[in-house]
Amino acid sequence: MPDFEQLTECYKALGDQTRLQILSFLKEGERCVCELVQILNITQPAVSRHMRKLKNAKLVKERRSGQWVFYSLDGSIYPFFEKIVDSLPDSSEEIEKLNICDSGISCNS
Amino acid sequence: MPDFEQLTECYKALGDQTRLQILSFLKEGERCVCELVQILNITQPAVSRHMRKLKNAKLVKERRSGQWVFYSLDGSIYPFFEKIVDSLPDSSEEIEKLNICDSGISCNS
DNA sequence: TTTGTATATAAGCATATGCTTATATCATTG
DNA sequence: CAATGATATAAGCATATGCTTATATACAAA
Repeated sequence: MPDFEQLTECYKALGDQTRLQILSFLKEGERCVCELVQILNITQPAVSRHMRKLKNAKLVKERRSGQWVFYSLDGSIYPFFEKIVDSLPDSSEEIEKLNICDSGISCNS
Repeated sequence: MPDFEQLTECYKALGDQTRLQILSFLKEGERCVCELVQILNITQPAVSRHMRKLKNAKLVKERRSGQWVFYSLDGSIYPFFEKIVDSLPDSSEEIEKLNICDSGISCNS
């Protein structure tokens, strides 16, 4: 079981609306940084920092493929992770928008 | 179900080691501020601010009795609350210490 | 190897957070 | 009502956080 320090890091990572949005997006499957930039309306470095924080908290894992980095949910060290993910509001609307006007996206590996 | 904003407030409240300690203490039952001050080794205003944050996030509720305010766990609006509380490390040691040398405590209502 | 694209890091700034001391509020008691 | 004790709020400060722009790194393709 995670100790107080690990739990604090986890909840700090969760305590940001943008990061909760990101986790909600990842419920539907892995995403690369450039997709998240499109959906979230913040700059690429900002997304990058968010992903780093989520990764350090062991809430997501990354898969590198070519020049892309794909992030996906992974909170296996937390017994409450599934409940937390389930309780996140859906973001299917924003994701559909992405699918419709995905003109500039090339990382469909 | 809580929305993104409510969830963010919840996790921000959880993202602090002192507050996780407090919630862990409250697993054993309600506590007044002066008891928490003793256990936590921080000043009374600091505890008061922590409790306010936990209360605003709807993670604890308060009961006023005379000049004391007793706080207890209450995360009923969060479907994951029980899991989160269960995953908190125990703090029975610190609480026992409190019971042994509780010379100055008078709020045993 | 040069160019372009994806991601990460650094620097700089504004805001949020947490602590302490000092003070205010509120209830109890004499 | 005055005094005491428990709790809350205010002020001031140090540190953390999150954003942007600028720059660096990594991979791909020509």
